[in-house]
Amino acid sequence: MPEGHTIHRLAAEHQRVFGGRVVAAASPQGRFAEGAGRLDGRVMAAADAHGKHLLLRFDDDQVLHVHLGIYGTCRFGPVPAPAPVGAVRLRLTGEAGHADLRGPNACELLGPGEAKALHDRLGPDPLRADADPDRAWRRISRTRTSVAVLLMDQSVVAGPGNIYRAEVLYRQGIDPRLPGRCLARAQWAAVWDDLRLLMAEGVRTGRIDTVRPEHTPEAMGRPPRVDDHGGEVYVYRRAGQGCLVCGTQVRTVEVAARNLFWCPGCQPTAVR
DNA sequence: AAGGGATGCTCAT
DNA sequence: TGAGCCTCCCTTT
Repeated sequence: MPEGHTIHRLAAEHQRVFGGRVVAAASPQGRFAEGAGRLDGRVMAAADAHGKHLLLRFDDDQVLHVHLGIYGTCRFGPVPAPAPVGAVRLRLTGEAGHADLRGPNACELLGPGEAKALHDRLGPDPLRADADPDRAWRRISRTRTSVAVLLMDQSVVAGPGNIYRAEVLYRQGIDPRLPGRCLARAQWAAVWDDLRLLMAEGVRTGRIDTVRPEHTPEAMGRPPRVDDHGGEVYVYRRAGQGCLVCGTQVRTVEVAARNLFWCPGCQPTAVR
């Protein structure tokens, strides 16, 4: 589930439900018992997201840092909250609702200095107003590492995951295997702007839709199609199928333990 | 009912 | 490079 847009939605929901309110904290599963004990009864001051990291600041300036990883989930429900089901690492309960966190990669308390260090090690997040895309460009423009790997490196850009990576490179016509230093500055600017656009829409809708109106099956005179991850995309998980635009077979290859998808027809290798 | 894959990342080797 | 995390959802049986 979680690419950056999901975490920004979660931050907004935490703010809406718990912002400025006293919360009860408990760790029914037990693995965060000590941290929950320290949070219990405090006021949640502010919820924030940077990339895929959720940061909840409490009134004693402790910051709860949550990273869902590939398994983690966070679900909200009403109060009074029912008895927790399964391995709930952390349950927060306030007067307006409760939230259950399961299977997170990280759930820990950070001091203010540690929270700053976390922000500092993350690259610019297209969903954050304070993001500086030039910081990413400095890394990208100097390395032989492929843009496919760079876009998944959270210290380069924070927030995009495997779907946004594949889709933004498709939309910009860039071969994912292109070395960062072979990317033109204007191409990076276009990728950044498109990530901002796509991810902001993802925050609004809660899904990842990347297909332009002129390429929808309806516009192309083809039968309607539903991707199995709840959004409309060009290449993600469409290996072996024909490209929606040019018909070329979508290719896939495993890169750094992740499946990469692209269309060789629409994303030709640039000759530079 | 059982099994596999996943939108992520860290750590050990 | 591979294991581990240890949930959810989809597919297969």
